[in-house]
Amino acid sequence: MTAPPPYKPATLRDVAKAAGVSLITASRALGNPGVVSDKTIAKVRQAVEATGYIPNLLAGGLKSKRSRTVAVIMPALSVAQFLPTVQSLSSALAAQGYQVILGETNYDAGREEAVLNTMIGRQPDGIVMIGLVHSPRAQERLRHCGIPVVETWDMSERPVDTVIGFSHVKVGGAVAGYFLSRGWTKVGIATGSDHRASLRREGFLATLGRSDVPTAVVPSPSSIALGRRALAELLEREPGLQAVSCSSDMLAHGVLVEAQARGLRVPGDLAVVGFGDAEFSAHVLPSITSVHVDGPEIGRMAARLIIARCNGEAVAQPVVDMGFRLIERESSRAHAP
Amino acid sequence: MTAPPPYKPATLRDVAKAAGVSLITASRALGNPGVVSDKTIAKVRQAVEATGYIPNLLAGGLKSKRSRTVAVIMPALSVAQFLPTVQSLSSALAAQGYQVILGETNYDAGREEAVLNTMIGRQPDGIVMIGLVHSPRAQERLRHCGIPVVETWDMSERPVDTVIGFSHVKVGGAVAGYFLSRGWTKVGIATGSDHRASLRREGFLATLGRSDVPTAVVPSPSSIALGRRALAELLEREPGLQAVSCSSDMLAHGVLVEAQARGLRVPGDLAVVGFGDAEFSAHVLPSITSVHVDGPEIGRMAARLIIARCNGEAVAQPVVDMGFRLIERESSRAHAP
DNA sequence: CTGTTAGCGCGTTCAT
DNA sequence: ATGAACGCGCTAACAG
Repeated sequence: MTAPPPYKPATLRDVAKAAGVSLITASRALGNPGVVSDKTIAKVRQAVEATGYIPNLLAGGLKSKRSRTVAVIMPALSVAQFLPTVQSLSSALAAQGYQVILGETNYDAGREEAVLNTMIGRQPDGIVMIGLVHSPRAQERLRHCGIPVVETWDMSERPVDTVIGFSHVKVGGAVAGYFLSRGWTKVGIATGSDHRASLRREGFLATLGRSDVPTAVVPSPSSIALGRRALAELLEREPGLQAVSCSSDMLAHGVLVEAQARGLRVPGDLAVVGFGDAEFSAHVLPSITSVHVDGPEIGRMAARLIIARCNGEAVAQPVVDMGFRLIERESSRAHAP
Repeated sequence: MTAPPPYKPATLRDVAKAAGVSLITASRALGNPGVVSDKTIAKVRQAVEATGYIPNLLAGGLKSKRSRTVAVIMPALSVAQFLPTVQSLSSALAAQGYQVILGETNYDAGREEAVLNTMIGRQPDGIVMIGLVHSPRAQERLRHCGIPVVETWDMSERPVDTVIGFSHVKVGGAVAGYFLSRGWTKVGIATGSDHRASLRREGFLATLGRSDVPTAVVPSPSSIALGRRALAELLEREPGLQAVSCSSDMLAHGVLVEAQARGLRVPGDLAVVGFGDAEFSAHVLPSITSVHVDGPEIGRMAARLIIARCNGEAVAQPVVDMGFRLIERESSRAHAP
């Protein structure tokens, strides 16, 4: 590693000097070419090349009050569940010259508040939450500071600003309805400990009309190993288990593996349903019945919304329910097609 | 969605006024409390609470030349491979008040250059590349602008600044050596199309001393579905296939699934080796032999290095070879323990 | 179309 | 220990 060279990066002033125009003309030539003559633009462009100028976006943002930056706050990068949303969001934003600043809460409300405060200090043009804002103080502060906020992957009657998601309670209800329609009664739940997973569990129990369902709770984020452990636990409590509802496809995959290790056939002996419709779910053996949510579309909508807001356009709906759909696959199909 | 309120966020000036001190005293009370009396600090703290002040990090950065921001540029968020690195990096940085700005290249050298330019404009205190910087122009520019750069997950004799990684050629060689030691001759390769995977393939072929190895190339990023397809291709070309080297565990998992679907036993009929030691690899059936790389440690080292540089400390080694190790699991073990 | 004048919010000089 | 002035690099607002 070499010591940082005493190199002074070119500023707009240098470009203007090189092009023989004033500072502001150079600024306009780059940022608002419509109001500058083509000759001037050419001169400035050339000066940019010659000087190796790279605009200081911080300085521009300070004056213009637009940082061209969007904060994305998620529980953890490792939750594959949310990656498609962040990815499509990031792509859609990058295409418009916006960058994503990442924040992780690790499922901790205290960290959430701290992260939000730092983020606000960076003057993002928008904040996208994966999940809802939990802390009331943070909600208040966000509402107060006027930054567009999009909460996602959940549903709320009273979002901080905007919410694009779906009801986890309804998801749980849908899975329970599916179980009921199949006549499975000896059922179990393998679930992560996070808030949204708990909501799905509540919905599941409510629709089932029971509260005595064996439940294996594992720490979030989930994994195959945790799924294996969860099934082991459930079988101990209910050896005659017919079906398991899992809070993620990762967990479901683990349940599948554990079932196979124990010589249980899926779906013959045990039906398994996951959540999230992971990339692998359609391709493992047996393929995993899951609840599909359009993650990329959530990201795209969030990007559109924030960019629209930055351009001063009014945006219609504060609450968008994306819905979900249960995709039946082999892991819960009594008779293969 | 409500219209943005005409709310004017509190600035340091407001805090100073509320505390009855000068602007700069307020600034020092918050950023350099050692030189301010305790009474003043208390007053200022209280004023911060009262006004709901959140420091504008953009303005601070403009003056101090430290944005407390690190750019992370990766091929794509969806490559699970790199997530542990980004996650540990992000955590280590956040603990010191730094945030990550995300950039994705989508395995495209042109995008890489564009992303780097935008990033430089945001004045990050450091740039972490997942992979090497490919474009020579970008290399030149990075060297020139004096920002600490850490390239990762690869090896280079002449890094832009610093590199923390390992040799992909050696990884390929190690896998080939393992194959040779087992006496497998009818071997195949299932590989992604990206640069690093190609390097591993080259190392594999070099050690094997052959160039006629059946290879199924699939687009990056890889997936289970692509792994299934790859095995199908390989079996068509070489029905007597004994072993497959895969460029990722995801691909290896797909190969496993396809083998199972075809009634091939692994490892009985076919040995499978992956790369990356994914979270699931130890837990699926059969567990997957893989090459382990310490991703989190790469992230931590990168964070340490950049923070040290920001504090003006000299950093010793420009090239760190983290190495790797082959972890033998069931998918390639002739006799289970 | 182009230029001049003012700051954006803060931290770094200097001074006291 | 505290304060006044200045400027970071850039752009919005007004002139010409």
